[in-house]
Amino acid sequence: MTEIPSKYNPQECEDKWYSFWEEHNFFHAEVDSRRKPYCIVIPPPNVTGILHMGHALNNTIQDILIRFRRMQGYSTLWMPGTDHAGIATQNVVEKEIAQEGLGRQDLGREEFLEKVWLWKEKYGSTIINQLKKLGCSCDWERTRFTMDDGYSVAVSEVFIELAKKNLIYKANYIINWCPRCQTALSDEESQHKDVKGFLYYLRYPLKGEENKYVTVATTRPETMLGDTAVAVNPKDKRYNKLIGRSVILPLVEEEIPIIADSAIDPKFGTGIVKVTPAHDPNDFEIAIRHKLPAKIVMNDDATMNKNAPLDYQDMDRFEAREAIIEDLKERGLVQKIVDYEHSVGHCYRCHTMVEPYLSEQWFVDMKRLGLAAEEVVKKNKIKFHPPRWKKVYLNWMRDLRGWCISRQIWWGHRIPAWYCEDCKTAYDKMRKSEVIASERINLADAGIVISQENPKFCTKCGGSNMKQDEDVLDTWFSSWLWPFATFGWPVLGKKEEEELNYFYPTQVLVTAQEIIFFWVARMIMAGMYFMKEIPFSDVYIHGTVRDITGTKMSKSLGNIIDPLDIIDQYGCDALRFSIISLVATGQDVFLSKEKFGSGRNFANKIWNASRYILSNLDQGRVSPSLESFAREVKDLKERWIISRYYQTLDAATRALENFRFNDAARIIYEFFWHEFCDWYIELAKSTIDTKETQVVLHQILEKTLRILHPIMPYITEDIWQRIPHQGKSIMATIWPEMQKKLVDKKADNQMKTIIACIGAIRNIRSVWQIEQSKEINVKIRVAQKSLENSLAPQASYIQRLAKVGTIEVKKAFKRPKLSAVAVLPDIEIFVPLEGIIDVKKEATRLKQKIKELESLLKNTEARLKNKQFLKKAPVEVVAQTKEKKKEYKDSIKKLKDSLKGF
RNA sequence: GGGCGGAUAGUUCAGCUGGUUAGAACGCUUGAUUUACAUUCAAGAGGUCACAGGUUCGACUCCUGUUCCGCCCACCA
Repeated sequence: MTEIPSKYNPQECEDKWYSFWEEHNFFHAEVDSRRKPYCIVIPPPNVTGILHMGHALNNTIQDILIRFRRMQGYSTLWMPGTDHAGIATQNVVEKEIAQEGLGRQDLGREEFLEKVWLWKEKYGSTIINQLKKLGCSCDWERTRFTMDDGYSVAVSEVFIELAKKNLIYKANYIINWCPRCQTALSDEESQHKDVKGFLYYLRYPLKGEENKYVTVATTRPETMLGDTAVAVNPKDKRYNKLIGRSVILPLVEEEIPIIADSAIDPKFGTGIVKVTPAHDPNDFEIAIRHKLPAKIVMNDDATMNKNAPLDYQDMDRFEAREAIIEDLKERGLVQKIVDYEHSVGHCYRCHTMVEPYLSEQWFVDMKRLGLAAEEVVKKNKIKFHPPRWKKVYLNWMRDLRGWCISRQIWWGHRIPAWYCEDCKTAYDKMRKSEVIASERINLADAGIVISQENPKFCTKCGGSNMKQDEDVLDTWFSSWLWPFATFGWPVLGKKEEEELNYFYPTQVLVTAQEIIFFWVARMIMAGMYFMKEIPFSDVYIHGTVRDITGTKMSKSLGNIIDPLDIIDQYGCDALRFSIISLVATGQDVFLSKEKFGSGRNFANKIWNASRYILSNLDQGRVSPSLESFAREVKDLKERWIISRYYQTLDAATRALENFRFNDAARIIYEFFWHEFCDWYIELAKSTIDTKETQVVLHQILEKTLRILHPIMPYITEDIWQRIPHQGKSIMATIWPEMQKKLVDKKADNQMKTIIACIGAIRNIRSVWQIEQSKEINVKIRVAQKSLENSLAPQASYIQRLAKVGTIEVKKAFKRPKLSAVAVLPDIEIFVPLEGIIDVKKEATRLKQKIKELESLLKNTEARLKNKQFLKKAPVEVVAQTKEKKKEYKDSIKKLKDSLKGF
């Protein structure tokens, strides 16, 4: 046996075992009709991703589930991959070329995309390699990317299919526009934040009357340049007579009507609203109802455009706001400005304030797609863990609006729509001259053809001037297909079809709450529509990783803890164990570096216990199976640890099955450290050479390593490989099976008593400050002969662990003089301490104990006197209470007897 | 405006369907150690379970309300 170092060194074994697993292909899953499938699809990290604690938590959970189920015998597939992350990736590459003073327009679409692909080739697998560092047992040979050739086919097929069914449509509508990214965003990508601003009260001169005005209130005065009406509530008596008249829009000096619309809240502001159809979703709706024109007054970059008066053209929207207010003030048209805090959308990628902007975009009809997705969750075909997310999900489903899927960027799936330039130009011209009547665009009239390939000819005019839509699709429009597109759908060979049938629906989706709407809900929609089946049966939502002050970890705040740093310093298993211990179901996780110490200490404990066992193990004497051997085990400590092991196995298995990861971690930790190490190994030292102890030490260690393996894969493999074992790797062993017959309640109780005795003696030692090295003698008086019979043979346990010299266990003997006393149910422990013990002090100590017990006794007695309690409480609770009462009484009596002896 | 989560030891948190004297980790105090492990071992101190009501024989646990923190959703300008 080579010397094993006394400290566990993660660096030495992590890479080694990871390569070993990969070489042996242990992560690979195949269709196996004899076994049940278990499949998880990874939430694909962005190709631009760098491993952060959120990933660490998310993927540790998945790996635990996967390793656990794999050992349970399922054909287990963890499908990995990355997401092309349209805006994020484009931003990264744009930043890179900006260093050479270039913009993407300088390069042109094709050249720019080449750069992005190059970037992806170079850095795109960073995150994958980092997941490997985490120990993730994904089936890497299946790794997919949302812009793979095959995957892209799925995306455009889906677009075409949905468009055919009118579930995708083109519309001229108010969308969230990011002036920095210069693209439309979906509602989910616009994040509301409270912003301190002002409410401006502006006067619009009434037409035909000198010095008469209507006053409107607005938070965004710059949009007034695009006003095409002023509106009041028809029921608002103050303004009834204004309806039908008009005002002169200041600065623009155009006449606009005063209209009545019931959407106006008379209580807000002045009760009069300026209507800006092109820059406000509410106003747009009003415009449709009243057939008002829409006037866009801003460019893509949120500077004022040529529709604005010359003075403001090319000014930024905020600059324009200042200038307009100044100009209105000069004309005496600002009544007042008051402080006002309101919620404004911001781009989720760059945090720029989003501009509501009228533009032509593609939309998915979520309302119709949502019906089936709502149903399956309502009926619990898909279960959320914890269940409260079900409500959140259903709530969101209830008021779905169109999902804007076109993005004005280059990196992504090009929209499979082709425009006849002639028809489209004519159509646009016609629409522009119209007032707004509806938002949807008739594709045929506009000369738009939806098709995978260039259709070459316009179906309307027959012209050949066809051009593909410049836009790409929202990234989530590809990720929502992840659970089935990763299997090759829709182009399925025989093998792919078999695999998809076998592994779909998948079992669990593990993700964070932020992504429920973006991704989870949409995957359910896509699954129900295209596969006619739920994509997964369980959704486990874990908390958000925050720093110790509760702030979300983010690079810009500089409060991140880098998982790779933690792996370096503490080891991967320590990271995994610690983070999983902190994850109470669905609760946010507050992290600080110090918290990883517990995992490191545990790993080291495992290491040293194993080291001790290994150095004492006579490998020729171990038995290959605990089950057969265990029936003949005689000694209490062995019967006890075997019993405890199976109870631990049972509890840990159930915890993992119910997604209670922190419980699983705690249960195994508790068992290994505080039962196996603190008690069993300590006791086993006295019989280390017996076959019984040899087998049990080896077997319990081996079996505990197995149930710990999903949480701490490396150290368990490393040790397992060193002890006698069967098979190639611990990850390929089977999950131990529960042996109810080996749960030995009698042994549990006996050990409990012994542990209590040892605790009491140690306590006396401590109270009287008796050095560890000094042996003491102990007399134990028990209440029944049977207790004497069961306890006496185990006296050596007490001698050993409480450092006791002579020990006497008897039903009857004379109380020794000048003893420290401890009283347990049916047991009195006397430690004669002549010369050490201070009688007065011991008396005080005992009196204190008596007082505590008396107060407990009083409570139990009161309860037992209560007739309602006796009548209504379950019998066993009453019996228990009676038992308690007897116990307290007995203990008090014994303590009082002892006091008399002083 | 709507919804959700949290408030338990000095700190960070467990405590699942109500039932013995409310647990852990870290920190603290005291002590130990040639004999697997100081990333250790033993003992100990430390809690009006946010507050106020209610239901119940019995409430940290269930209900109602209040306060404080945090989060999500929302087109009232």
